[in-house]
Order: sequence, then structure tokens, then C-alpha cells
Amino acid sequence: MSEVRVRFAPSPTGYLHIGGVRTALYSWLWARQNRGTFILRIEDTDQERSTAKSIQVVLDSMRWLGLDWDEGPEVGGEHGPYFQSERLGLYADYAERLLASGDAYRCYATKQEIADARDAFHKTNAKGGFRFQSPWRDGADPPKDRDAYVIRFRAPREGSTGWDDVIKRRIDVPNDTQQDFILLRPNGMPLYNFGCVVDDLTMGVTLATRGDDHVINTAPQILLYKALGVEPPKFAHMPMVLAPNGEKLSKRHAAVGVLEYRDMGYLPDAVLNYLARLGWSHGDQEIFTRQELIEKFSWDHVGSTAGRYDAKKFLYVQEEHLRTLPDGEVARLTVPFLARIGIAAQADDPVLLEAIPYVKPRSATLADVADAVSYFLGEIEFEEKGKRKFLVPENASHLVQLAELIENVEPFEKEKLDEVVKGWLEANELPMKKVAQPARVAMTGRTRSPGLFEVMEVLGKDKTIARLRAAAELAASATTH
RNA sequence: GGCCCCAUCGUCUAGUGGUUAGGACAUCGGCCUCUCACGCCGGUAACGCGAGUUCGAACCUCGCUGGGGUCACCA
Repeated sequence: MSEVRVRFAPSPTGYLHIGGVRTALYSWLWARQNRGTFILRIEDTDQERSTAKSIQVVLDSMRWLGLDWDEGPEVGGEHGPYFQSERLGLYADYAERLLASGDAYRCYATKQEIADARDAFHKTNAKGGFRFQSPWRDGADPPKDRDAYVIRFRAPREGSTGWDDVIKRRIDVPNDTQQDFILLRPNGMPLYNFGCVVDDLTMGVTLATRGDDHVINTAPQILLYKALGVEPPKFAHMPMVLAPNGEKLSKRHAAVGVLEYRDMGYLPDAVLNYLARLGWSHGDQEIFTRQELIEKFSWDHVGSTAGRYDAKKFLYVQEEHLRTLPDGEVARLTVPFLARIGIAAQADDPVLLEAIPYVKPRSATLADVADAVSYFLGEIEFEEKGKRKFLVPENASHLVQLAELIENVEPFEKEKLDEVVKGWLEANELPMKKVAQPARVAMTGRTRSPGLFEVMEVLGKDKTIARLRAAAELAASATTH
């Protein structure tokens, strides 16, 4: 098999869209599976939108996801530079070649003239798409009064252009629907189709991957390759990620920037897993490690239908990944989320490490984990509802008795506590329910938590007793209505 | 509207001429139980429509309908 060279070429627009991430992911998986090369290229020719900050977001996003690139910004490579805005000389050269061969021409029409022509077209002729007919296509003399021009491609009007898409089937587009699209702006900045072709060509890309919304650009690009006398790469067009209601997924529908998932406490592998599985399958398997993804990925099983974003399934995948993550890792990753809620803890904090096994099956995200361990590490905060319902005078004595009962339990471990407390309940003909909830609220401040004895063990004897007694006092003095 | 793409449970999908149409999420019911989860057991739920090819179509062909994309000096 020949070498695999693929690229991800986002335009920095403020955030990295999860739809784009999926495109990047499939390409990356393909490269890694084949020991090929994954290139990151920044398409920053739209100077209005491209900012240093946006570029940083792209790099941060890719790094957080662990989609490492072999060539691109900050790592370099033989085919650089990897920012389109720094490759202007290259585009000029190729434009010159097309000009020389007659496959391109200079067009002096102003934006206003084109806009007027478009308006006139829409007024008179409602059917068909508008295509600007440049008077300079057929060799009119350059005007004397203006020198700004764009370079347009001289698109063929006959025949058709097609390719065998790796994901879809054969696609053919009649050439008479093509327009003389612009290659270079007056300022030398290339437009998408031209920049993309020159870059894919000079970077030796063997498979061009992109979203479904780009199928329309492929025929023009193939025309460009032909005009330049080179063989086009293969193309793979990924179906889109749609919103739950079937619209194009945008900020309106869900968190679309990957970094938002980082901030919510998702794991990179979970994001990759969910996105991979949205539009690709491997039999009945739902949960994949990164390594499994690399091993099992195949273009054959990338579907051709657009997928809808499903937040619940995403969360489920995240839960599964959290569960298989070793406790030490969970602890380490939870630290920053603890800091965010005002708890300074170290990753090797023994209380944190002890609590995690109990908290993990009850959490989906790292933010959930942080919240769930907060009362072990920090001060207790009572939920108003639980406090009002369970910390009432009639429960006060039970709490005190419980505190006294466990005073001498050694070792202070859940099995032993279970035995002692249940024995006491039985002897006094007290149902567990009667005591458990008040004690839970006393120790955690909440009505929902891990098992009572697990909480006691993690909290330790001193804190457990202190909290039971404090709550008992609170309960005794509570007024009932 | 032109051009292009797409069509299996609500959602993601398996399925490549013969299956009780499978799995997962969601949903509903149950078990477990000190709460909440986890886990386990079970239920509801799909081949858009119409022709054709064939002994036989979810699978092949055509049409229709529906959805999406795109018609820029954005990418």
C-alpha cells in the first residue's frame, strides 16, 4: 500500500466545531492505522475572521483531544509553512502557470458590478443558479481605468467531472453548472478551492477528507488538478453532524466547541469515541479505547447518512470512559475541577483517592466527581430540603446514639460499621430507613450519596462523629412546622 | 428554483436476495436496596411510498415523497 498522507485543514473561526473534529478524527485514525502522516494546516485566508487567538483555540483543541500532527504549526515539516497566509508565493506561482496555459484569466470586474449582475439575474430569471459572465473570459482588453483584478479559472462548459468518493458512491457533476470561480483575490489571497488544491498538491496529500458540505467544491478542484496536469487525490466526504431537530448543528443547539467539553469535564477519549461512533460502526461495539479506534477504523463502515447529535448518548459514552479510568487518574484529572469549586486538593490526597471508587459510578463528568467528593474534602453544606426534612428534633437522639455507638468501632471500616450499626438497629427494633437518611444528611449535607458506611469510612471516625453530633444539635433546635 | 447528496426503531446503527430485522442510547416495567447511582431481567418501538427485476426483496432498478447541502472576492 502506498503512503497515506492526510490533512485536517480548519479555518480558525473562534472554536473547533465537533463536526470538524470528527472529520479530523477519521483522518487521524486512518493515518495512525497506516503509519502514515497526519498534517495540520491552518486555512487562514479570511483575514476578517482569522485571529491569533482562534488559531490557538484550534491547537489547544487538537492537543487536548490528543490528535497529534506530524506536520503543521509548531512542529514544522518539509512541506511548510502550514499557514495558508504564509504560502502566498506558492499560490501566485500556480496562478501564473494557469494564466500561461490559458486555464485562467484576469478579471477586472468590481464587486459592485458582480453584485449588480447577480441582482439583475435574480430579477429576470428565477430558475438556475447565477454564474457571473466575465467579459474578460474571452480575451477582452484590460480596462485603462482600473488595475485591480482577480484571477478566475476558465471553467469548461462541456462534459462532466466526477470521482469515486471513498464514502459515497460515484459522483458526477455536469461542467455547465460550473462557474469561472475566483482563484486569487486582488491582494493575492487565494480562495478556498484554489488554496486547497495548491496545498493538497504540494503537501502530497493522498486522500482529501472533509465534510459533506464540500462535495460541491470537489468538481471544481478536480478541474484545477486537471488544468495543472496532475492526478487528483482520492476524496472522502463525511456526512454532517446535525442538530437533534435535523438542522445544521450550531451553537444554538448544543455545545459545539470541543473545549467546552473539556471545561464540562468530559474525557478526550470519550469525545473521540462518541464522535467516531456517530457515523461509523464496528458491529455492535459501542465503547472503544483510542487504540481500538485506530485498529478497527475503516472507511467501509463510515455511513453515508448525516447523524444527529444526541447529548444523552454522548453523556453515556462519557460515563463508560470515566468508569474504566483508574482511580488515580480520575483523582488527578479532578483536581482542577475541585479548584473551581474552591477546594484545594492534591491528586494523591488519600481521602480523595478513597472516595473515588464510590463516587465514580454515580458521576458522568469530572465536574460531577468534584461535586460528589466535595463534602469529603471540604466543609459540609446542607441542602435546604434535606435539612428541613431529616434534621428535625425527633431524629436528634438517633444521631447522638449513632455517634456514641460507633465511637468504639475498630477498625473503622465499612464492613465492621455495617455489622455494628445493623446489630444496634435490630436490638432497638429500629428500621434502617429511619436512621439512614438523617445520618446521610448529617454526614454529607445531602439526601443522595454513596452508602452510609462507605461515607463513614472515607470520612474517618473523628469527622463522622463530629458531623453526627453537630447535626444532632441542629436537629434538636430545629423548629417544626 | 438549478446542481449535488441522503433515506432501517425517537436517536446512532447492524444488515449486502431467504433473519422471529440484531445491538446501543433514550423510554417504560421489574429485581437489587439505607438514599442516589451502578448492575441485572424484561417490554414498547423501524425497513417513507409506488412500480419493476426475481421463486423470493430492507438489500437490485426506476419513479415519487421527504430531509440535507450548495449556488460568495467564507471556508
